[in-house]
Amino acid sequence: MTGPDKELLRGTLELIVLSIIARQRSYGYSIINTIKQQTKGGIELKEGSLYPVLYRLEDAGAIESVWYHPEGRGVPRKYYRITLEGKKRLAQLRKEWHDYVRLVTALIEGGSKDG
Amino acid sequence: MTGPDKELLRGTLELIVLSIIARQRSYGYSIINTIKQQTKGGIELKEGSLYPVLYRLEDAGAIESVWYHPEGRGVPRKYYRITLEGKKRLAQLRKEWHDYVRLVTALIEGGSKDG
DNA sequence: ATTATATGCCTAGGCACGCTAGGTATATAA
DNA sequence: TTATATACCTAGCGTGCCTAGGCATATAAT
Repeated sequence: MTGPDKELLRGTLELIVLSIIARQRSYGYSIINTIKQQTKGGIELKEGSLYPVLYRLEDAGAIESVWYHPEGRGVPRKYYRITLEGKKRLAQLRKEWHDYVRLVTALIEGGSKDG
Repeated sequence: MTGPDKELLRGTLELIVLSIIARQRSYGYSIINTIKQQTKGGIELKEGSLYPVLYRLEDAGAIESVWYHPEGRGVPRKYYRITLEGKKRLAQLRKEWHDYVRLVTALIEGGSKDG
């Protein structure tokens, strides 16, 4: 991705992807573009980052996939949708994210007493 | 650390440590306890995580160290203080953090359209 | 015809960084 | 002399995002 420190993405990518799929079932290529558009280019996810995340989420039972073969001709897409288990996981990840943001934001505030 | 997903700490640890030192010059063992206390146990940083961060920050010129040898007897401490360069870096990291929080928080909001 | 670009999925290997699990040394309390 | 607290250091591990490719289909440009 571009923009913020690459390390920041760690630990939040699963949350982001699960959120996108929770809103509407989608497929890899589209998820990347959705994230890019909704962050106005702030997060440009790479395929090499996304697909492993999708496989981890599917292995964990958080999402399910179905192949879509367009009528006549076209490139097949692998659609993912969130499961009940995934919704629980999403709620948990959202909570962890908000808790962590609160912790860090509080920690890094405050003026210097000396240099 | 304990509490949130370990991966969340990545990319924020440098920011956290620099913030602590910016408020008041400090040393490794104390920084760990400060973070633990100020987050009420939410973040329990390990020595194996902190010391490499301190060396990276010092190599980058963001902090400076001086050994403190207590009078008579006692365990010597290595005190760190932030440099001018470090203050600039801290401002930049704070901005990146707030920007990223805004991006992610906006991305993960919104109800589901389907399952 | 051939090249380029967009769509769409997949994967091996690299690298960064927090953690594990040790080590050393001083000081105090049991 | 054993345990705990203080205080610093480090080799190696695991994880996960990225690099840099590969494959295939479809359309537009040269």
